[in-house]
Amino acid sequence: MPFEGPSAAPVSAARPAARASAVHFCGLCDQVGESERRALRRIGLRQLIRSGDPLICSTAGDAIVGSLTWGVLAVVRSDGSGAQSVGLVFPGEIVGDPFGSPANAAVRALTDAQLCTFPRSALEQVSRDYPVVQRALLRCALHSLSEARRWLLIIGRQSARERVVAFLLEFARRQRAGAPSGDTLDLPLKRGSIGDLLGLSIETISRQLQGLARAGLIALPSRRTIELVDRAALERLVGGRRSTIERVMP
Amino acid sequence: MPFEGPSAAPVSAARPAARASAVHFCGLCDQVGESERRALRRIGLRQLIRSGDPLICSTAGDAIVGSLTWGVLAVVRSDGSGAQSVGLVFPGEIVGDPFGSPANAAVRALTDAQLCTFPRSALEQVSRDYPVVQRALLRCALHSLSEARRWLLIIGRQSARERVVAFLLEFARRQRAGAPSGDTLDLPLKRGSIGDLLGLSIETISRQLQGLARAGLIALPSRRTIELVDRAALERLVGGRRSTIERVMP
DNA sequence: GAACCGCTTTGACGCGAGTCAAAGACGGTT
DNA sequence: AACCGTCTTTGACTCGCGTCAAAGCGGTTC
Repeated sequence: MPFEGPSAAPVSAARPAARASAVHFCGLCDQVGESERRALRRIGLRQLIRSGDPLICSTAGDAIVGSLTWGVLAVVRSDGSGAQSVGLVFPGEIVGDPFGSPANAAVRALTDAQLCTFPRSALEQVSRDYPVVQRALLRCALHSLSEARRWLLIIGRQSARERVVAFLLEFARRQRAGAPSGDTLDLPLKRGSIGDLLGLSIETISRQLQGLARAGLIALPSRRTIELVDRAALERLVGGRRSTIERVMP
Repeated sequence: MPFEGPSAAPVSAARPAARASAVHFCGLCDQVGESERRALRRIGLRQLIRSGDPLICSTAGDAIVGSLTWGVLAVVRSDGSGAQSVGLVFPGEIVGDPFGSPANAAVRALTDAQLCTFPRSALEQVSRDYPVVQRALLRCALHSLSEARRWLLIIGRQSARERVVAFLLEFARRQRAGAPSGDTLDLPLKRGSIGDLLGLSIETISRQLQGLARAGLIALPSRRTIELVDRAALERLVGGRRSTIERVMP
């Protein structure tokens, strides 16, 4: 379902904040030079998708790669018994498979979102002409890999409480990315989606959040906003288990 | 602790099998042309490490990237309270960070292993001269990302039984990679390491394996060998939840 | 305003997996 | 052989989280 147009009012308003978070070291257009950017712009297509919509990851048999400009996406991997999110995508990051191999890309928008999409084959050509682009792609992939492994650690061994706290801190870290101290999170996820991401049930998420609120560590002013009241205490909760910031491949 | 030499007898014996599995689409030397291979060979260094040893991921301040020739490695991510494996590395795959950024690479050899290591800076130069090399690196990263997400799905929602079965099938799939039907696994992992990988306790791993054996789905002829007796039944156990083979980025 | 709908919260209950502890198995050494 | 240390197996118990069920919000529609 196509969006009304690039200049739709409500989304335009959110743009400045997203631009700020494009500082992220992992944007495609942000880590290449001017000439590469021009080449990318020639083949790129700005695309807007509505919250909840799936991202169409191939057009006319050609897979696409998208660089998220603003908004938040979820990468979901579905199996017979439902779907589970395996990661989030924040502005400056990338979705899609540059190789277009068996790519059942399942990406869902959690908020209204905008991304620059590139046809796989055209991008491949550009990255052949401009090695810097391929380099940027590699950086992105490694970044995503690192994030995926972060989640593995969190989901693998932690208790429900620790997972929820880790999620909150992680979300704050990734969402802010430029803004100084975002202690007020505007969660685009509903409880069920958080559960998907953390491998927990809806009820457990709710209970944990309420518990944290009762303990005075967070505040829940509305359904979709969470304030990190006592960040130090939150970090201490997962702190014993702080993982070494590591970026390995594979 | 350095290895005796490249021609040590016990490890040489294992080489042919590993060569076979180098069919893997993700080896560095196996998906580039002859001239690139020569360039890589000039800067590469063959390295042998003993089972249990950590891989030194930087030499003289320069991080390294390694392409595994044979053996099995584990990528471990350690935090305050111990360490957890976040992935395995099979022949044809790659370890280390080509960008050498805050790379606390923690890699441990599960078996005696051999890899070609490349100094980060030299590899970077080569990949600048030969785009194909960078392309291969990108492929590797995406492959690893896909594997990491596989684990996320398995660890996120599955029961202990399902995780163990998934691990066995996964291991068979990745280890064999060329060999026709490896229904007899020679596990280089002890129970504890499997637990690390799956986010389960030693005892649970043991109980599940015994349970599967009692059900006649597998056989445990020795401590480190597992026979997949009824593969169909095993696949049915995780089959309801077969994930779509997907390769997304990020 | 009242009536609906989806989401969230809260409670009660049962099961699965972690933990502690002890007893086997296996491999290596002398 | 008999010893030892390491790894594995088995048992008993506890507790966290999933599940089922019902009630409480918001938000939207008429």
